[in-house]
Amino acid sequence: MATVYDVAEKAGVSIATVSRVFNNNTVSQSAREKVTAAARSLGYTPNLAARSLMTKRTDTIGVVLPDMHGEFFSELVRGIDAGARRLGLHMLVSCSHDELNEMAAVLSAMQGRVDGVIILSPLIAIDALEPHIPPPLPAVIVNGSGGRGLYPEVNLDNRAGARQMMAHLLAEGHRDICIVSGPSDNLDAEQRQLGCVEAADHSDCRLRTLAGAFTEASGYAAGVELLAHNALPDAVFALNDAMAIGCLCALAERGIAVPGQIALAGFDDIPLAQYLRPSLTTVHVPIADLGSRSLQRLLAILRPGAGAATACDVLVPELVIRDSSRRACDSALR
Amino acid sequence: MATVYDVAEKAGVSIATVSRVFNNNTVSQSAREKVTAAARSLGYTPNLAARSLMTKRTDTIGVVLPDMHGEFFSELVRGIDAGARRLGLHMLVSCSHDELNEMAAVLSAMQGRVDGVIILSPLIAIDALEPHIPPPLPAVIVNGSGGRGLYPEVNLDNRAGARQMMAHLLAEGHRDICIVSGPSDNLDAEQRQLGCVEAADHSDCRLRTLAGAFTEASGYAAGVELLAHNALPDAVFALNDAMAIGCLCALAERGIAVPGQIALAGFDDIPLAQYLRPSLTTVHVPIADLGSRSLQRLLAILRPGAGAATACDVLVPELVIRDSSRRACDSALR
DNA sequence: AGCGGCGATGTAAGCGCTTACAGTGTGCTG
DNA sequence: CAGCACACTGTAAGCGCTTACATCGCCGCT
Repeated sequence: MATVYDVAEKAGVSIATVSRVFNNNTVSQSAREKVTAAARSLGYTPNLAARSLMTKRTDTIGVVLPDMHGEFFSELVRGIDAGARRLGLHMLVSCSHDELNEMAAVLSAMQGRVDGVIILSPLIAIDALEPHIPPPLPAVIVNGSGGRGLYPEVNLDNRAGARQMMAHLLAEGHRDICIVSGPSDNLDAEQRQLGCVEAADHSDCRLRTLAGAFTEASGYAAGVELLAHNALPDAVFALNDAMAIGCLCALAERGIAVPGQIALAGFDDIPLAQYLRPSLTTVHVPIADLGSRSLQRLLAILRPGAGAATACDVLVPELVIRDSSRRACDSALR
Repeated sequence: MATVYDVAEKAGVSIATVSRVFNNNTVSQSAREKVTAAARSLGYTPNLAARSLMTKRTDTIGVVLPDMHGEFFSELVRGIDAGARRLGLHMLVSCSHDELNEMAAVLSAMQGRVDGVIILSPLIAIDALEPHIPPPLPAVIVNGSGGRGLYPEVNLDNRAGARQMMAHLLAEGHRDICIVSGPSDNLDAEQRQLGCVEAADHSDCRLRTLAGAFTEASGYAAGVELLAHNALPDAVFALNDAMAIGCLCALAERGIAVPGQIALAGFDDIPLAQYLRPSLTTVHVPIADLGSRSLQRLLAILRPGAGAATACDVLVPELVIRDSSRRACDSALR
């Protein structure tokens, strides 16, 4: 590989001038041309390790995910990548860390490779994670409210979303509602459930809960269990779309009409929610926004003053009413 | 940040010894203990830029994707990440490059940041991309057969998969089959379509084609168009699952029974294919395997002799027959 | 006792780059 | 015409690390 020395020699200038050309510093037009020509002909690319060594920057941000299953994470990564590339930043991704120790190991391995990290933790134990973030590493936590406030957070108001959905189901006249919960150690799941309970407490509605794990399979299992009892609820609110799909499958297999006999709702609004039959009523989570917003927050730390930090970093999800929750008479009209 | 000098001083040894401790070289037990103790108390972490500068390695591999939509890409990334972490490698991801120039820019920016790249190109013009890969950068191309053989490839036998599906549909007695194609510049789509045509040519079946774009929306549109004509085909083979889902949605809306009146099949076997009603007959693509296999190939270049290079790098997909393609009488039994 | 061999350690030379600082030449001003 | 500001360029000092090479005991051998 060619170095600054090779380019300098070929261009008949000093290495400092070569460096300045590649860092947009003050260089005469003629020198700039000579250098760029020499660089091109030698196929020169600055060595980034050497540059990092001097500048203490890597122009790379880390993204630590608990998992990569489903559309949620890829959408988030997409949101971050889009913003990062616009800013000339690279993205170091690591996924599949359901365990605290693994996450800590990844974070420490990222130290020195990235200028900062975006951590998506679905763990309730976010305050247990914070001490494992290497202190010099700027970090933003996504969806981890409940931390000790050591790091900026970008959160989704899961509770509000769940309350909205409950309000909708109640407005449709449902009084016996069954929710399919998420994994017990998942913060999103906990908040969503909390929202449901709050909404139910303010009404005359009966609320049951079936255990789920945010997977299609667990939703299916919940659907099967539901049918094992003789009294069907009026509505099922699965706390994510994947489970709603699994549940819908179980109901359809047994010939239960949705929304005719039972209403169904999900949470997340994954892209294909609208392509299910019946189309799925759900809560829209602006996932890519979550990603780009967290990038903004991180940048506010990395380049202070570069851009105004966003004032608000709680995103409120939005109810999306589709067919799966419409009252029987409504859907009969279609 | 603490450096080798700080640690060396605190431990009462030379910097070489400190370095050796962190590189598992021959060091006496006592020195090792002193160094690790000093390092811990100073919170020392080796500076990776400096290390890279010496070793010429980054222990990072690049992953260049054309997009990040849907479950396909995330699954691929998952496969790569799992393997990479086991090997102590990091993963630099870049996505959303539908354009050749953008892809070239990303590749050149990755030079020096990664030891090698895995490129997923759905572009037919893979041979146009090859010249844009910086020569010193080891690369493996996934799903890009048709290159000039400059780089190792890991491919999926899309044609064989499509032929299998066609054989299945023909065996079910369908003689009027409509395929929903993929984007015109997509290699997977082209190969799948080719497989269909081949299979049709060897039979007495009539093959029609509707244009699609690998999205749910385009599948929906194709379904609508299908219904606009008065003669429905016996079966619809959407060249990916997303379109099959969109199509199923359109058919269900118009009250067309699947598989009663029309059989439906997809391609990819995305996780929720089995949770649709009716469950979707499709072609299983071992996506994560595609990822881990390509990582193996890349490693065979990076660490020659470390592991036997895989002999075969064409993965053959597998037919998965579910309800959406069963003959009416079969499905009535369920 | 003397010596080769060996394992552990230290010394020092860079890896390729950025940048402080000094130097050079130009065009002005007084 | 001296002097000074200014724009540009070169010199050289590191950034923090790895590693070739030299060094130094120490063991067991003749």
